[in-house]
Order: sequence, then C-alpha cells, then structure tokens
Amino acid sequence: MAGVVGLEGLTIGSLASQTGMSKSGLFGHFGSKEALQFAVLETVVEDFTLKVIRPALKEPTGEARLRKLFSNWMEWTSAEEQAGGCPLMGASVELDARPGELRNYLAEQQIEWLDCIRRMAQKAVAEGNFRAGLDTRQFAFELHSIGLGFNFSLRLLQDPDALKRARAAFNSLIQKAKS
Amino acid sequence: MAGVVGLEGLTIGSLASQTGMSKSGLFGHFGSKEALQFAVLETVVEDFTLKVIRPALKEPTGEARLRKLFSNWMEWTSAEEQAGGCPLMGASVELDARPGELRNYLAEQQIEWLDCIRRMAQKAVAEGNFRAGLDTRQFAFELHSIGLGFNFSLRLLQDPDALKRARAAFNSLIQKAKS
DNA sequence: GACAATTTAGAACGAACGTTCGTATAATCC
DNA sequence: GGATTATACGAACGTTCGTTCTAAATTGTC
Repeated sequence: MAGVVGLEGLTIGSLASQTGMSKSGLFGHFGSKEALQFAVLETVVEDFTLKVIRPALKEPTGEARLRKLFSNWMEWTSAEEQAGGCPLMGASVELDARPGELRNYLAEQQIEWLDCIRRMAQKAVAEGNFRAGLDTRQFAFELHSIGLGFNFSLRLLQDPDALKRARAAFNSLIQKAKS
Repeated sequence: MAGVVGLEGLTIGSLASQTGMSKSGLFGHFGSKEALQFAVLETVVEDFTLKVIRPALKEPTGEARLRKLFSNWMEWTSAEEQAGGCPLMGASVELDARPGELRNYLAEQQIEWLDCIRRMAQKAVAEGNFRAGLDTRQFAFELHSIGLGFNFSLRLLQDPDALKRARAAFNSLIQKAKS
C-alpha cells in the first residue's frame, strides 16, 4: 500500500480495513502514524537486504557478485508484490524534502546501499578484474542511476524493453570498469 | 509546494493561505483538486520546455545541443525554487501506480522527453559525430537515468559531489556514443 | 455611470484524518 | 485458578479534507 500511495498517503483507516482490523486496534501497535511509517520503512529495508544483498554475498567476490546483486535488484524492483515500484525509490522522492527521523533513516540506508556497491566494485579492482584507479563511488552512482531509470521505465512508462535497457546499461558499465 | 509534499499532499487550504486567498476563492479557479493538480503539472511541463529544451534548440545540432540540454536540465533540477527536486521526477514516482488522467498526461510528456533526447542523439549520428548504428533509445534511457541519479544524490543524500558525478557519467556516455 | 461578468469571501457540508478513551476478550504468569 | 498483561474493539474527539452554496466585491464594457 505504501508503495502505491506513498508513506504519507498510507492511511491507518484503510490499512486497518485491508487487514480486517479495527482502526484503534491497529493503531495500538504503533502509537503514531510516524512510527507506522518507520516500521514500514524498516520492513522494506529488511526485505531488500534479505532478497537483494544477502544472496549476492554468496557469490564469489568481484564481477560475479556485482552481476548477482544487479539481477537480484532488478527482480526485486519489478516484483509483482511491489505494486508501486521499488518502495525505497518511492520513499526517496517522497521524503527528500521533508526533514525528520524518517528521512534521516532512509538517507542513512541509501548511503549504506551505495557504499555496498562501492565495496563490491573495490573488491573487483583489488582482484584485477576492474581496472586499477577506477572511481568506485562514481561506479556506484552510475549503477544506482540505472536502477532508477529501470524503475521509471518499467513503472511509469510501462516500457516492455525496460529490463533489456537496464541490462544493456549495466553491461556497458561493467565493460567500462574493465578498460 | 507540490514538489515538497507531492501532488496529493498539496492541499487547497494550505495553498490558499500561502497565496493569501480564501479556500473557496482559490478553489473556484479550478473546480476540483484533480484539475488543480493537472494545472500544476501543465505549468511544470511548460516551465521545463521553456528553460531546458527551448534554449538547447538554439545550439547547433548534435553533441553541442545535447550538452546544452544536459546542463540546462541539471540547472533546472537543482534550482532553488524547485524545493523538492525535479517535480516531474517526483510526480513520476507518485503517479506511477495511480491510473488516471494525470498519470496518462505525465507518461505522455515523459515519453516525449525521452524521444526528444533520442532525436537529438539521432541527429548526432546522422552528422557522423556519434557512431553509426548507435541505439539512440538506449542512449536516451541512460541519459535520463543519469538525471534521476543526480536528483537522488542531490536531494536525498545532499551529496556535494552530485553534479560532478552526473557530469562524469554524462561525459562517458557521450564518449561511448562516439566509439 | 449603469450593467453584466468575473472573481473573491464566508459559512457550512459530509467524510475522513490521526488520536484518545474505556472496556472486553485472550494470553501469560505465579 | 486468580491476578496480570497483551491485544483488539467501538465510540468519540477535534481537525482538516475537498466541495458546495450564496452573497459581496471587483472588473470590464457600452
């Protein structure tokens, strides 16, 4: 629901009726709407870590791990249960101009995500698969940008080629990192 | 205001008091909230065309025009009056799972925007500056992705290197289009 | 300067918002 | 098995939401 209508658009009444609970019964579990939003965000981050990052860590370091990370990410972003696209990207846009704990938490997590990409790229550099002197922060920026573009093309434009485009961009990013 | 709180978060009461008008006085100009949202979106698109696309069309076709388009775009996205970042990107995420006329209109405009990029790239191909056989739709996808990444890094992460990163990504995209 | 049209204001509407309260049921503990 | 703690409920709170009236003010036209 938060993915479709946003964290602010998510309403306690509609969530209650969706879950078959009473408004006050559901409210009691959180104590405030902000706490509910926080719980949603935490759950999403947890799910992201579980389905995107963790499985990739089982792959051998370097390019293989990055490839796995990327494909997991694309799958997670386009999953049917994510009705409104990647909820983290949704929240990023929704919260980027609203100071508060929610925003701080999300920004922290997204910095950590970019750093996770950076570390994987750095590992590929150390192993000699990516060229020495590669700007791995730049690599992370560009990889993340591809994900944003994919979400946009898939969700708003409903472009059937969205995945193809993202994959092509990813491949040429890898290519560029090598030479 | 719509950029900060979103098109749905934008409320007639708050907009009225912000403009010094009465709620009903302001409402009368639009007749419904959806019409107000539509007007906001139309105004944004108009402003975007005026400040980003139109000035680029004065440049010579090909790479120079694309460079001007990109720098205009970055400026517009990071402008102070766009308190919540690029309102079109904000609306894209907000509306991508909410069927309706607003969504249709935005999707149309964004398709037109990607096509505008594509045509400029195609021109560069025709002139021999970009390599023959370049996938210009792919080029447009990647260019737009850089813009999304820039908006993200600038607004949510408040990364002082956001513009540097976007420029570097753009330059290597141009480079890639040549060889 | 009278008249018509547009623009604004004020009051009120029902609905939904987040939140609080008191209470009844279910689970847990000694 | 009785006391205690979670958990869920229905009702109501004050506020704000988008919207609808009607009336007053402003503007433009002949």
